[in-house]
Amino acid sequence: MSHSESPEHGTRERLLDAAERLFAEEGIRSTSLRRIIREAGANLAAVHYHFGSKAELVVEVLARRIRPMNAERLRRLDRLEAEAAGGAPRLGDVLRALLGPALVTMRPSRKGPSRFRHLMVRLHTEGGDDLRTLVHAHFAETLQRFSVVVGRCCPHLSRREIMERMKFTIGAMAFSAMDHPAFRSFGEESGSDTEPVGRSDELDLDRLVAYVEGGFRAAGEKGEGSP
Amino acid sequence: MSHSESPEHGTRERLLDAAERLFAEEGIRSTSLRRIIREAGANLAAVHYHFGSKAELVVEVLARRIRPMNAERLRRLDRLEAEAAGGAPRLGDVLRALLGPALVTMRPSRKGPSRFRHLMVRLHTEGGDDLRTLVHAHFAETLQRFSVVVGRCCPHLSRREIMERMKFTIGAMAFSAMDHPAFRSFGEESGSDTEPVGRSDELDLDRLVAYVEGGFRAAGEKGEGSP
DNA sequence: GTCTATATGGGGATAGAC
DNA sequence: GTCTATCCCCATATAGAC
Repeated sequence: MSHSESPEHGTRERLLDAAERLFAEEGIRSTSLRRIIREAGANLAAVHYHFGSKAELVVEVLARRIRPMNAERLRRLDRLEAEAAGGAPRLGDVLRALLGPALVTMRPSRKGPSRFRHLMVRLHTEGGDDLRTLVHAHFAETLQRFSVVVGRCCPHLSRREIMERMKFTIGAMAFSAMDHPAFRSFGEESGSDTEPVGRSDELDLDRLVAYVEGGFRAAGEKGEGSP
Repeated sequence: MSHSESPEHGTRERLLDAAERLFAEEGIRSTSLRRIIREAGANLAAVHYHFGSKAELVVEVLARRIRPMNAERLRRLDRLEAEAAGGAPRLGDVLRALLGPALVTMRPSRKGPSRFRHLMVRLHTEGGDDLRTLVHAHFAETLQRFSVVVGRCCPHLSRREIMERMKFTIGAMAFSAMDHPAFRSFGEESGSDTEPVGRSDELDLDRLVAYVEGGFRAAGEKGEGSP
């Protein structure tokens, strides 16, 4: 094992890595190509050689993470539906299939601190029009397929309510990946609560799923809630 | 009544209005002062005369909305605590006090389409360092006071879990204000579901509170959930 | 208070050598 | 595939007239 897993990235890969990090930290439109190439140790012309323009670089940065993430989500959903054999899978399992791959994708890498987390949140806000439609194209199929299955798990909710609570759920997920200072300031203060700081992804996912599953189980507009 | 309620804003007000709209639509760092003054019908030098710099303009744009919003939140929380007289208020009421003023603040204005909605989401992501601390300063007190009361409503959750679910809740709230195309695409398709499109804020709030209350009531790490 | 004019620097993109 | 050099536009900020 002389090289761990392609330790010497090509210029193209280094550009994508640097762009991803800077887009997340500084915002997409605010990050200049010059800053990216400086970080990647590359030349300005290399960006246009490899990607054609800044806009296409953005598209590649996003697709590189989102494509495998959504593929994994749908793969897990397929498996759940196959196991349920006609019936409805368990709501918690469906939500884990939706949220698990996202948390893994947004997880800080082993060496660098974080990478894709803030960018996920930006995706839903930044970008005047073009980027919004790009994101839409990436997520529409996944979202609709999950909505159908979640709807079968939640017969107490109308289709409109399902879609709305899916939106709430994505919001909770997106913010779960953030470490906003306001949420840390007094949560962990003295040394009284000695919890292991580096908790595993599975536990993070468990707590997020518990919350959003509670949200879906709550009563809808018509009548009763948790079965 | 020759003038309805200051129909002819001063330059300062027009600059704030234009900046707020453009910051929300295009992002803060991506919006140039030139774009703002063009929208406001003002001059470039006017920005520096009234605010000193772009950074201070940003601060004013945010404070103008956030200050009264958080004041209203705390006023309602005070009232709930006074009515509870020592005991814990009802969880749903506390959450309505937290989320109601935010939905009202983010509501589209009567003439313009939307205004402050996307900006609220951006607040939690955009801004390298300085803006984050500014936002922290605005929200820290409100968040901590609500966390304490919510904690009394949810004895089944640890302080850490309360803070984490507050974060989920803010995320759900932030995304509730967004109309991401992916979430509309098939929710309202044909003319079958004839719901009144312009639903009132109270109903929006009801549905959001139902979801997040369900999230808080779900079981925590130790044991039981909904009482 | 509001304007014009300008100083100074950074932005994306491209041509063309190697 | 990667570099240097360059075109042209836009950014914030300020000076100083009115």
